Amino acid sequence: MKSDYETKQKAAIIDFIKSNSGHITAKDIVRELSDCGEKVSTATVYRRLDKLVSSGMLKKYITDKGACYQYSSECHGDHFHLKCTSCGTLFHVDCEFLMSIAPHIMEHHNFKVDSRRTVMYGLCENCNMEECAYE
Amino acid sequence: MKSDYETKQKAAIIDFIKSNSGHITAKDIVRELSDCGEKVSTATVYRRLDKLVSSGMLKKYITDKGACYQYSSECHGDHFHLKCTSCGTLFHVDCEFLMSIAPHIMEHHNFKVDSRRTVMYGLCENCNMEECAYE
DNA sequence: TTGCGTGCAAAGGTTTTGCATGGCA
DNA sequence: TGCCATGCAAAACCTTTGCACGCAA
Repeated sequence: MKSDYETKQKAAIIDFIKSNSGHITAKDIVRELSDCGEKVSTATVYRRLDKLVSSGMLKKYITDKGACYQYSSECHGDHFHLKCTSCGTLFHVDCEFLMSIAPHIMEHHNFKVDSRRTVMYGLCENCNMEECAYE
Repeated sequence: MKSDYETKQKAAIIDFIKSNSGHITAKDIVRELSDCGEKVSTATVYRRLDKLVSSGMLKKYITDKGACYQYSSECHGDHFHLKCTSCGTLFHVDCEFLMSIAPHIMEHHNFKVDSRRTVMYGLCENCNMEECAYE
């Protein structure tokens, strides 16, 4: 077992992730920490995220543009992601009804849904309204 | 409505995808068509794939390294798609319960799901059993 | 002192974009 | 002829990697 030194970069990254409930990208972390005066290099962020995912502290989600991470304690089971194909915003939906999807599919269709990879695409409220306005 | 010209590049791309049932990347298409003497530029491939996904003829799915595409002649009408991340099989699911997902999301989360672009990822029955066998 | 962690920069890969040209209708 | 499609190259992005140095234990 390799040792795991306590460095201020590591602490800063973990603190930031814990204090943010949503999905966080590597870029977010670098930018936000930079704004706070805690400069951490991109490489370090990626390397740290990798370790945190391996250790189980973080969950990694894949979207069409890059990876998102989330602190594990906030994941009360499965939740779904909605991504707007117009503005690119990723929504994190925690909803009882939607939580029942995976069990249903497992039971009725013999398929084990992996919520970390599943993203539903469509139009968010704002973009949908804008599109309707043009039609 | 914009017109959609019939070009040989378009035909070549569609033909190639139709003849391949599995995982196809943009790179695959460029390389294979190039080998067949049908040179098509990378930009053209990406632009065409985008249109085919929008029209519903193709399913786009995400892997850790880039996007893959799959032809789906059965993509007309509303039904959900399940993609096995292990064997690559695409399942078409026609199910009343799952059909109620989009309306639910629209009503409760103000998001208009585009079923043509949405694919759920996970493990199919066979691959799931195999994984369990190793654990 | 040991050896993991970090920063920097460069590399690697995928996807997008601008612009001039080609080709369908 | 009008307009979309294409090709080329550059750009934009995200992520990884090599290497020297910093720093925790």
